[in-house]
Amino acid sequence: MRYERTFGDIPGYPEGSCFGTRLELSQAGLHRPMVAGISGSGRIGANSVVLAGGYEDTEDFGDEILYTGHGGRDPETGRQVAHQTLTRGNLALACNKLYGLPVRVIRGARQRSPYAPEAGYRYDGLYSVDEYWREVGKAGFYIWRFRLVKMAVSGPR
DNA sequence: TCCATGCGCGGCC
DNA sequence: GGCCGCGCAGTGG
Repeated sequence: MRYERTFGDIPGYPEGSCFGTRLELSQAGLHRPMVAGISGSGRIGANSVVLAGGYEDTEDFGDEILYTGHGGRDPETGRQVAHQTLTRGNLALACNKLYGLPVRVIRGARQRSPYAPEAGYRYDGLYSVDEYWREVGKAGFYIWRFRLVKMAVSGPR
């Protein structure tokens, strides 16, 4: 697995590719972490993100996504019980905006949106991180919010 | 070292 | 049958 090869499309898995579980996504190289929704680091940026309904503040408009950063959740209930900080995956997504890096978007069936697959997970192509900011989420705690915008498909390189 | 948008099972309505 | 809470498994950033 070459690190520098982890941004952008993955050969053999075009947009629209479907998967049953996070394990399959990981093995395909589209999104390696088995649990985390954001893959990447604050140093190099985020390779991929998963929309799977884990955060109530995430909004899905198809070609535009308001993605919620991670952190501040109660491990038991999944509810926001604390403020999020601009660290780890959140910092990685901020890095994508800074350097103009694309991020792979995968939608899971648990995401409540008309754009989510009926079952399993689906790779929905590359998005750019247009902007990000901090705001108060539904639970009353600060969350980091990222505006992801679908990138035009430029065809084979 | 810790954290992370799983997964399956059993109980309840 | 669907929803929800709980507990456990296990990999990668």
